[in-house]
Amino acid sequence: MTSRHQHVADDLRRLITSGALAVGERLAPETRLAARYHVSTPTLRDALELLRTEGLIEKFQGRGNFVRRPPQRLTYPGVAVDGDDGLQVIVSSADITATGDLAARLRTPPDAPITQYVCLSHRDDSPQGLAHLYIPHAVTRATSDVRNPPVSASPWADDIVRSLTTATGEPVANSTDLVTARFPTGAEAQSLRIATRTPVLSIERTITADDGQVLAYVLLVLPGDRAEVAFVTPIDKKTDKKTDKKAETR
Amino acid sequence: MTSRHQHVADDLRRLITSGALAVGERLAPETRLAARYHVSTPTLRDALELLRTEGLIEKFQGRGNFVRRPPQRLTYPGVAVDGDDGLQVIVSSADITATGDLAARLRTPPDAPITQYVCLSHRDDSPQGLAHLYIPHAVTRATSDVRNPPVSASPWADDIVRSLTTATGEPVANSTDLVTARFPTGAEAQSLRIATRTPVLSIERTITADDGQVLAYVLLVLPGDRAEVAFVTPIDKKTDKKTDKKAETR
DNA sequence: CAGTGGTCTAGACCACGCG
DNA sequence: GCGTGGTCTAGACCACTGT
Repeated sequence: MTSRHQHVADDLRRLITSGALAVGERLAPETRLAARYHVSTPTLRDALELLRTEGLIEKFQGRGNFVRRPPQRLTYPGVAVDGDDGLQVIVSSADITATGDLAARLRTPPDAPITQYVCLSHRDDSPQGLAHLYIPHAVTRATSDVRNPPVSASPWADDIVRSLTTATGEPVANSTDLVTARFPTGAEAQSLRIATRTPVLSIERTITADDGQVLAYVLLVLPGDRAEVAFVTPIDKKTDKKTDKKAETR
Repeated sequence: MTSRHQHVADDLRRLITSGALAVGERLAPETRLAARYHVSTPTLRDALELLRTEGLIEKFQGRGNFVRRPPQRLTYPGVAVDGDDGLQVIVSSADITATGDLAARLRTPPDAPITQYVCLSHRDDSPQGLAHLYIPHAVTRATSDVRNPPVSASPWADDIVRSLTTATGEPVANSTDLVTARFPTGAEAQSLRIATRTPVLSIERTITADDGQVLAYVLLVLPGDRAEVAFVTPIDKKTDKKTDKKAETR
């Protein structure tokens, strides 16, 4: 039942997790590994592919296979949080116009001007999360200093969002997170330095005002092997009234 | 740049999504498909593997490759909800003893007796979610009718949990969801009828009482291609006080 | 039984990284 | 240029399915 590439992968996994192969170390070339395990190169590559989706190794064309830093799983609170727990965040911003999907999510007319912030957070040179934050100018204009991106310390770009809370005429009312598991796009995989076949957690956060206006839309992508998100829901104790919301097909 | 198996996959994907290949229809044998596209069988299988992780086809050894029902994406509210929107749920229960992990999560002594409920929800013969619900006898004993599994209509087994809300001496205080993206275990993949390499959304819900006692622990696994979860967070308007919780390494 | 997918082989050729 | 991984080939053999 256990296939040969499984067997090879098991042995290599043991070597890596036991520390016999140090972090950052290069594995032997695939041809030599194939010879060592008496399998063909495609079979050996199947084994490495397994380890790669597990986040144990990293491949570089022309250089070799390298043992990866064991994933440090970070727990992100679902609610706003002060950053600064060793996370470095790189923020860049640009003014673009909303098209198609984006306009729909921000509930703006097509081609409405919006500001885009891209936040890539690192921990020890290892990318931890990629966030795209979109704020319509109609919202931004109302405030003063949001346009100059503050250096965000949170992967959610919370600080930027929080400034909306305080500065905008329409106060922030609530925030809806749509959570899915999927594969990363090519660009996401590249930014996060993960395999195209490593699952990611995708969180689409829509922040709305009291009057239903969409203040911001955040797409946060977290590598599945390195992140988890915690949502805490206090339960109303006199909660015999059932919520009337139902699962909806989309 | 685009590899041959990519090209083949693109064409087959077009045929499937355009409806030229009907749902449930069997594809031509792999050898014939390989001949049609002038590629070798391994290459063709790479293409099919892609479509499989995308949830477009389903493979059965000895029978063939079949076009899958297009994934109906369901949005599950993160909070309790009445079931019944076409979801059939199969519930089974058993009395087991907590071991290792489980005992830790339920904060019970090892080998404490607990009741396990397994809920598999379907929609039109297509599995939509798999939940494992664990309730310590220490909690169950306090109530009367929880032990006989009510037929749950929610993939979260909410009805069972809700009965705790009303019947237990210690009222339900809050519920913490830990959300990750990962690959399914072999058993999960089999129950949900998905490929081992299809990402799933894993939600670990811990329900605690006011005094910190763990009332229930739920592990909900949802196929990434068919489910998403919505969490709504109302934002306190006078929220200049930052929450003091920080992201924690685990 | 015949037909199907599951796995593997022993090469080949190309593209990339680095000296 | 050389060594590396990336992709592909044209088969082979086995395990499983349904008749």
